[in-house]
Amino acid sequence: MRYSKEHKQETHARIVKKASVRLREKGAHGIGVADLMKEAGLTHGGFYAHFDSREALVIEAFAYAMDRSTERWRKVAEATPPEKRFSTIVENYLTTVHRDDPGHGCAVPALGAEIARESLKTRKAFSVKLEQMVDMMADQVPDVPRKAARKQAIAALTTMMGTLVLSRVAGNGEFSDEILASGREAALGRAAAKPVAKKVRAKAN
Amino acid sequence: MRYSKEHKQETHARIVKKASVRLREKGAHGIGVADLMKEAGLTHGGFYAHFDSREALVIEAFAYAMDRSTERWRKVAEATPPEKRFSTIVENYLTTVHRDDPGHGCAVPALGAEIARESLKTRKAFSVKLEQMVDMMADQVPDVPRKAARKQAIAALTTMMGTLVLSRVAGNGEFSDEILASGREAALGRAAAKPVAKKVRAKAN
DNA sequence: TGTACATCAGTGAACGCGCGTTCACTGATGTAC
DNA sequence: TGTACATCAGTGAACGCGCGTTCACTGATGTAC
Repeated sequence: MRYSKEHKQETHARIVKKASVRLREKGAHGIGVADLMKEAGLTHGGFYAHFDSREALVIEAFAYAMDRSTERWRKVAEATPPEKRFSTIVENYLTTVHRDDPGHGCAVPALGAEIARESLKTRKAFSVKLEQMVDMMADQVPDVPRKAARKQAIAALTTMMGTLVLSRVAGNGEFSDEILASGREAALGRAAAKPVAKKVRAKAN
Repeated sequence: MRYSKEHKQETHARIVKKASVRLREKGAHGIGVADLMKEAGLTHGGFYAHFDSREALVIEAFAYAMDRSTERWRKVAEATPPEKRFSTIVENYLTTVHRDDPGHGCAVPALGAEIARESLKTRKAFSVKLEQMVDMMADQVPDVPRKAARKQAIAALTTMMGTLVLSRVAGNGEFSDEILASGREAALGRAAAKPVAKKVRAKAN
């Protein structure tokens, strides 16, 4: 072989990583194979030594982004007292920094709507990663049956991603900030919408 | 002139109307000029007699879809007792019918994320229509200062559109239904998250 | 009222371009002897 | 240990295709006389 044993895997991983940033920035169809390879310091011809098709890269890049997000938030949660975990994630998610940097942010608001129109295979892959993210969020809802925790996790995620989408559309002016603030309040309030949670909600405000 | 005075406007309106359906179904870049013209029973060559560019049609088609949605919900609200208006809209929005027919549904979940990546001109046009929709929703929140009503309207819209996006990604199985139910509950609960609203919430459940 | 002309919405061929994908080739390195 | 060969990640030209846009033309109708 031309390179050491691990070389190909490393290159493959680098392509996926760089692509995951650019695809979140530009959309699932917003950047071509040639440019994605250039991001990784390669030429387009080598692409098919790593991926069966462009779609295969989109799936891998999306999964990579989702894994990183889920993992990162799980770590944030671990470093936070249990009753504050949910709200800490929400507050970290709904920031102007996240709004203004889709490339390094959550893949759901960036790519979700487009993925909904892709092949069953792509949607299935998205669905699996989305469910893992829901599970991770549900783990941060304390003292509630699993089913109710999942409901809260899903509700928060829909509000969080929807808020990011709308605030991005609105740019970065007053309306955009109003959206961000409204979404934050709603997602935090929801975390408190259970019997014992009056205290949590008070803290969040 | 070849045709009666109104003929061109009628054709123009027909192109916009048909395009608004197909663009919501296929995405802002998911269908070409030729196919969009074919939808209206025309050939692609005539396109530039009606629009400066493809982007101009996307803007018009999007605005049309938003106007129709906002108008429709305003009518639904008018036909409903004041305290039930907000929840009625939410319940009409978060249905499997809406999830499974993006072409005739709300343009925000269908096109929002893509629009966020378009030119300033396109985003501005979206932003104006989005704000009109927020205003219409805020009008359905009774007995609350305007600013708070807007917050509730925005929060509900982010949850509603986010829920639709995620449920569409998840297909139409169990997970998708769970998302729909969770989002509905959250958006309805939020309408009740004000001093007097315990009764409304109880009705919603 | 009838005829010649002007208008312009719509047609269809053509354009330049960028895309995803293919393929013959390269050349640095691991392996066999 | 040194040499000949095989491997295969990566290169860059080329492909077929569909796209947005342009343009010369058509022909039904309104208008001028």
